[in-house]
Amino acid sequence: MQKVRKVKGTKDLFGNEILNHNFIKNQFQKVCKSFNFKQIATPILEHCEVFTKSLGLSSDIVSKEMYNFVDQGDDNLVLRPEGTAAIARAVITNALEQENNKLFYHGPMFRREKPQAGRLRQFHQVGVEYIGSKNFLNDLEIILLAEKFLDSLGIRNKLVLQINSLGNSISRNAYNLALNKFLQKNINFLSDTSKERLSKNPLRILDSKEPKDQELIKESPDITKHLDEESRVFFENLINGLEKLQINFKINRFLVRGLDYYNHTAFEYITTEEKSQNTVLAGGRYDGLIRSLGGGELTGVGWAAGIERIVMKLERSIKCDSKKICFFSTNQNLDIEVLKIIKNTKFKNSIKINVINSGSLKKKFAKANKIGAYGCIIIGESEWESKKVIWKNFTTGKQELVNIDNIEEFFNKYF
RNA sequence: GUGGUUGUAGCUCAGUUGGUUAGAGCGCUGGUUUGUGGUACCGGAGGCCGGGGGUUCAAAUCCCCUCAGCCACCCCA
Repeated sequence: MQKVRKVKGTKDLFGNEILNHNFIKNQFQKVCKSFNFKQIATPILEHCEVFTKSLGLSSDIVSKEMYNFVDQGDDNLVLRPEGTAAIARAVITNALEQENNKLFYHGPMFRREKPQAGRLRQFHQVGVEYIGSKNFLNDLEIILLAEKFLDSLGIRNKLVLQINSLGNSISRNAYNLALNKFLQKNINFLSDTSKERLSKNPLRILDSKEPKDQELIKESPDITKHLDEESRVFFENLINGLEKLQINFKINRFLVRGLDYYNHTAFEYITTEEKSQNTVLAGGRYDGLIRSLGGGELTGVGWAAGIERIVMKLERSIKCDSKKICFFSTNQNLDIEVLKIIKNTKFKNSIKINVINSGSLKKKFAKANKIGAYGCIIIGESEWESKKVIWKNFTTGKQELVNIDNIEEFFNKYF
């Protein structure tokens, strides 16, 4: 019979991999809570418009990567491709708009792309959103949070922070015009793909990797020189703040985010090595987002990080400090007594109990050894008569007898 | 969506210019006499050679198609 297959670009998580995922999520939660961010979990299913109205129809995510379908009730639904727009929707839905809201989330996202290293169709993100008043200190705070988070994973030194400003909508439009004019004039020097992009989203030509484009881009107008007064001051404040906090960063005027809702701050933590999917954590400011979804005049700034991409950077040494103890008997008749002991004993968290119930005695020992047991409790027929069990330490190879009434006490003392 | 590359045992891989019954290491499993693991020795199971078609007396090997994985582009976390 033909075996069932897994969906392309999805992954079953188990073993070390899921431990890594949990480790990352735990560190993330700890840091977020220490910054007084509150957790939010939104549904994986959303109405299609949540994303079409916010990300922009020309964005790749909306135009070709969303998993959407019409359900039995004729609702046009999608598996969420990203977190920010969904959080913004939740803020509107639940009338969380009045206060300064500091939120964090984690969960799966879905994009129908061709899978490759660091890219899956179902991938997992952790992210934060600081929604409320417009203040560069908020931008600073979430970057500081990112710093602490990446540091807690021991990967901060493998990443560089790149930052840019897209300005407010006025200066963004002004820059778009200037860039458009420049590119139109030099259209013959552009690559074919960029020629197409020119009409849709010229900003994105800036981070094109085509050598042909890059030559031209070097000569292109500088976005940071087209910022109006408000945008310029905002960016300068942020940059000064980073310097005062001694956070290492690099201004990259070609850094643009692919989604429409971004303005002002844009930043990315990228890996130093020359790999393809090198963005580990990315974010920015999105002042028009909530309004575009029918909410109030609320500004926001946030970031998201890909768990799978963090895992690739992790030094992988999650040590398991709990000890495995195997329980078995010398004789089948005593197997139920093994379970009785376990029922009547309260074990510490640092102990992992593992019952072995098949094979010859020799096989039981071998099995315990194979799973890396620290030691074994053995119910032996003759010892059992005097209400005692055998404790064998596998690292020393030594054995001793323990009275069954004292097992709990024994473990408490031993571990 | 475009391109490159790889599919042989549970895992990592050999497999000659096409030629008997497709191999190794690791893992799994049984044994080396009584109630004791790690090391050693001797056995065993396990393969539609990714799938389909073609060439040939003969295909894991050559050709075509297809599927899957990995990688890169586009784009992104």
